[in-house]
Amino acid sequence: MSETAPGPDRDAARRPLSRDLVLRSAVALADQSGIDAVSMRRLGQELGVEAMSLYHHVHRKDDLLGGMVETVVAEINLAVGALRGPDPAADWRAALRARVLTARGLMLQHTWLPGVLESRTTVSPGVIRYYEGVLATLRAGGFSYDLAHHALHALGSRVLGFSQELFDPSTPAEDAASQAALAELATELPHLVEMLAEVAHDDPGSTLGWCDDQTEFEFGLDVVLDGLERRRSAAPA
Amino acid sequence: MSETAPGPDRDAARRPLSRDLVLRSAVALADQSGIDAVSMRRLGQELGVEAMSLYHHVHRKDDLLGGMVETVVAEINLAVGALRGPDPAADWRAALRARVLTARGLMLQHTWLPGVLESRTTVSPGVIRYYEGVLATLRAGGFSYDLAHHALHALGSRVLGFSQELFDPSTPAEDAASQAALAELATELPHLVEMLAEVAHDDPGSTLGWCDDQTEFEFGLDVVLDGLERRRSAAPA
DNA sequence: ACCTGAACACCGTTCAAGT
DNA sequence: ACCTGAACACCGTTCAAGT
Repeated sequence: MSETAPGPDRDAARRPLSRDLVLRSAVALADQSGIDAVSMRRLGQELGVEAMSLYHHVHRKDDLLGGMVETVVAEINLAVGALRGPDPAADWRAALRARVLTARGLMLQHTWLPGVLESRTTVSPGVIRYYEGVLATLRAGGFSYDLAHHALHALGSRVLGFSQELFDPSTPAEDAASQAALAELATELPHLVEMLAEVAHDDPGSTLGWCDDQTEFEFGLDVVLDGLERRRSAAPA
Repeated sequence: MSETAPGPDRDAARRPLSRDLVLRSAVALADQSGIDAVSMRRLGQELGVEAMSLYHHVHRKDDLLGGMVETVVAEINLAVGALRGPDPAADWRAALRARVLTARGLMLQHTWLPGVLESRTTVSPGVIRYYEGVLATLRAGGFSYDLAHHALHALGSRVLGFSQELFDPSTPAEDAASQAALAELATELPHLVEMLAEVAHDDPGSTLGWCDDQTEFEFGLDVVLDGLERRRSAAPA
């Protein structure tokens, strides 16, 4: 293959920098080492370039984060667009469920995304496009715009496939510390202790820290979808 | 009043540092200037002390953030504990609703809390205590431990009074930028455009950026509570 | 025991300079 | 046009020194 770069071959592996390459590298770095590892200097290093060179392809760090979001959300929109699922006019819940679980599948591969998405203060065009598809599904399912609007708020981040849990130790050490903290409070927490004992009995190995996220996500999603269906059928468009 | 500090009065206003004073100052600083303003150096400055002095009262920054959470959640637990609301045995939904909305009232005064709470990886004793109260309410309302466990997951952060919105420009400039981004995509977004037109008609002045958060929060909460009640009554404890 | 100041290893970003 | 390196104003945290 022809290398466009002239001169000695000391940097053969380095492709010319582009916004797309910068964003993809940033996503890969975040996937591998967490979002905190994504600094301009570290990302430059990863690309074999000075940190300052990145500024030719990205306005500032905030723009980098926004671009990372767009990169992944574009993937999600592609997957959701390719979906040949249930007809929303026949079963809007099944149709929306398929969209959400498809999005979730991709979300789970980029665990930094929820945090970044929530911390953004400018709107993401990709997320807007995603919502357009959700809204079309709800409309086809017989929702008025007013109820669909409420529905989007009620679903919140769940529509994109994630829900933040208030307990989620991310390392074994933190999990152990959390267990210890809980044990220390045990006498104050009779209901919690009994619940955990029972849940652990039904599902050995589960703890407060690692309940089955997928099951719980789907349970919560279905609770919301059911509640919305009741309201829809009570007040059709 | 007697000042315990001897010596010249050049620092009369400075109370002796304590963990409690450090935490309260940090909360006040975050309330006023946002969580990004809470750096060790800046907080020290606020207290008239070198940044390094804070380390005598706080293990590290992470401990400071954890302490800030505890400070506010203790407030919430106090308010929720003082509640003389509906009897959960008679109406668990009303009882839980009262707890959640009380928590939300205090949450709204510390807008940095949701973000910090979600980014923590060690469990908060205060939040655990809060959950104990919620669980007691659910049990009194006739939930099995198994269903109550699912319910806690389904409620997620909503149980503490907040739900993250994927659209929330925090400044007028960001709001304007978001509106512009949306306008540019308008032809691709027929449903979204029509929905916004209708919602704006019903509720003039509302935009994607600032729907009535309280109304939407309560709508979403009730959707979940209704869905849970259906499951509870279908499979009593 | 409590507080200090210098130092270390990092940040994001600006700017003038190189090719 | 694209990339560089020094510099600026910040971070959290360690350490040896002060009282």
